[in-house]
Amino acid sequence: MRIGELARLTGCEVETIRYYEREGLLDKPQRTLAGYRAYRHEHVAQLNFVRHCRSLGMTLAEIRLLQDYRAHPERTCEVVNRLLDTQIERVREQIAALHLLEQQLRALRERCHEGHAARDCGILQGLEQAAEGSECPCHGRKRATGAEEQARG
Amino acid sequence: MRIGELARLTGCEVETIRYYEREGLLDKPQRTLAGYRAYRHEHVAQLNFVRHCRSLGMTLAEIRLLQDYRAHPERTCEVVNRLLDTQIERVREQIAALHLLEQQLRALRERCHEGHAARDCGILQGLEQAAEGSECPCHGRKRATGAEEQARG
DNA sequence: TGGAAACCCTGTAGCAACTACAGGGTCAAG
DNA sequence: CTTGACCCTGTAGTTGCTACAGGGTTTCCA
Repeated sequence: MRIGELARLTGCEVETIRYYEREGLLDKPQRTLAGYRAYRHEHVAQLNFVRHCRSLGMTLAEIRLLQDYRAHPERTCEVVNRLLDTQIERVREQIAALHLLEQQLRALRERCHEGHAARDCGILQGLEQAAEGSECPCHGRKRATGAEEQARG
Repeated sequence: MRIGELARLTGCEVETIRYYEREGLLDKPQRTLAGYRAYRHEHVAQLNFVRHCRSLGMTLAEIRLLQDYRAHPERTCEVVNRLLDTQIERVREQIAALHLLEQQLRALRERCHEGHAARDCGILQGLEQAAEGSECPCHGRKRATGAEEQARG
């Protein structure tokens, strides 16, 4: 099958498939005489593996590592377990940071309800006070929440 | 004050300050004879404002927009309110996606407890089954959860 | 048979929000 | 007078894609 069909089968964009190949996440397929990539069934499974891992929030480097373990089944899977633990911890931290963030945003939103002049807007005032006062620890020194790291990629 | 002190006062890296200036988020300061940036108290407040907004997950474009409203207090703050609403909605969606993700990761982690050979690792098996089976909707077609979008920038 | 649409190729540049140099100049202390 | 800490500009890297530009190929329909 050609790249377009692989894309349709996996729900992955053509450009992304070529990107994964460049990054060594997808084996290089054979080529037709015209230079087209010719994929086989294994490629579908391999690409699905990558997409599944990505949907679990893993980085491409981590996925490469997992593929390494698929290729060497005699090694212990210690590292795989660590990877999952790290991943779960990461997600937990993100959730906690986002909960905090939501509270802050809601508190800020509470300060303005109807459309009026920006000079009287409680939200803008709130943002300015937070910036000027030193009693706002949310963005100072070494980041406290880490909220800014994931709150938008 | 010079850029290093501003960095210390705001907990923001020197390179980031210069980056914000280039991006138009921080007013260009005067220069000393040697060409060094000379900041004043207003710059501290301005930079804190930016950092605070960033810690609330806003993009640089959104912060520029807010600064625009600070500069034009006669406008209505309708847009500011919309921005906050969007932001809150964004955070809520991210939290939901991450909860789902955590469940999936925990289920996967359950499949392997002690270090043994990778060939017998329930986690790797789980990942492969998910990739091969068509009954796994988490990464197929048009993305269902959107988890991959924020689960690591 | 011809021509248009749909597909494929490589290579490069863009996105966001920084971060990290390289290769210089300046300044204060000892 | 030299060492080290600081500052400058400019450019390239990061992550995981996405979007061209500027070509070639294949397929379908008339």
